[in-house]
Amino acid sequence: MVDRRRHTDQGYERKQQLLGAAEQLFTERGYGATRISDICAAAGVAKGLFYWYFPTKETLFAELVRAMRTQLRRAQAAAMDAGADPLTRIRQGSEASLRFMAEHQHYFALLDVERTDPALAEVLKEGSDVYAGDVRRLVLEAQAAGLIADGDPGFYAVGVLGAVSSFSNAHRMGRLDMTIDELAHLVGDWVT
Amino acid sequence: MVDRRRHTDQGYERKQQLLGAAEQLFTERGYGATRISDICAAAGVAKGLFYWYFPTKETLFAELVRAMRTQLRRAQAAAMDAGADPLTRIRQGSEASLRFMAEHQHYFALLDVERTDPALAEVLKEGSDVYAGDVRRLVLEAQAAGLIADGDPGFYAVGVLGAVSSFSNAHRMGRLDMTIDELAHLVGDWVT
DNA sequence: CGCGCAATTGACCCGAGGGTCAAGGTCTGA
DNA sequence: TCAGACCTTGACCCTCGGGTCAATTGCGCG
Repeated sequence: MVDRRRHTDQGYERKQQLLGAAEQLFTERGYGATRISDICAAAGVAKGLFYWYFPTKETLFAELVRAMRTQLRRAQAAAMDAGADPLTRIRQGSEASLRFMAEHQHYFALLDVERTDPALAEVLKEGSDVYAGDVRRLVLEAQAAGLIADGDPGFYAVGVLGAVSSFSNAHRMGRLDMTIDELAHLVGDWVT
Repeated sequence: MVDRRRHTDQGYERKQQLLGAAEQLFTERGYGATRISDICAAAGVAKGLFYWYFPTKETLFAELVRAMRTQLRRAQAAAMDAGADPLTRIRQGSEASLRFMAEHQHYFALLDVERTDPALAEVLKEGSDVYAGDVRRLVLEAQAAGLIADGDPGFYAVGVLGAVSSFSNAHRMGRLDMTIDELAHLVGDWVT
């Protein structure tokens, strides 16, 4: 059992290696079909070492998800300019999300498949809650500024996120015949 | 181990019960997460009985898939009028498929999720091969009648099937804001 | 050098769950 | 009624794979 362990630089490297191998295998075989021993073999280490870095397989998955989430939020934050009004920022964030999801197709396809796994549902839900909170705050701000009609801000948030994710999904499936730039702009319009 | 067993009416009933319970559980939890003991519990029988009717869990799944396939093909056949030209029949078949898939949303959502499971890939592939063969034959006929330009009929077939399945998918996900009838007609146009 | 901690190994443990089996019950037809 | 096939049970088996652990090796530093 781990429980807050300190790692040297070498240890940090190793951990990244394992995360990388896992991400690769997860995206090409799915979570359930990927064995911990496979991950270790791919990283060229013994199975026992896995548990030096991660308490369980689920934890590794959660860490993968959270890392990705942080990246996405960073990308969103970078895309929103602080001076703009909330509605504009929503648009900018949505466009950035779209682009990010397009760049990490394989990963998001994985999430799409594993959504139904009860063991993973919680981390995944936790994720959408985070985004919903972000958007909710912006909606609230926009309502205060009179840019959006009153009404449950959580509801608006769900609407925006739903639109973004389903557009991204459609694009990933090759169902939408346009570039990400065109799509991003279109989605920007749609949500505002 | 089974191996061609004869069933009485009662036995046939039991088998249907198991198939029904399995379909239900598969669609709500996924294939991997459904235990054979769950299926038996849902059908109210002992676990051992499962193996009187099915040699393996995979076999049950395959049987479910094949049964559904038969139904779909029946629906297609019923929709195509024998006298019409091949192009019309392709359209009629496509429309019927769309409707059928809409009626069995849960089931097709399941297939969508389990597509990646290596153990199930074969049955699923076998399925698409069957449909591809059907369409291919019609394309060939249409080419003979000069209704479609020359070119690999297999290629056309894949195109038609891809369109049908992706439209169905989009509809299932609530991504398309129209009734099945409108959609069916539209898809009919699209493929012809 | 040698202490101490991070890193690493591979053998081992153990529960879950797919699959087996011997035994017994029930129905049908000769 | 008896044979034989069908049906049903629950205890059992065995593999797979997640997770543990004692032992060993490297490494940085006083």
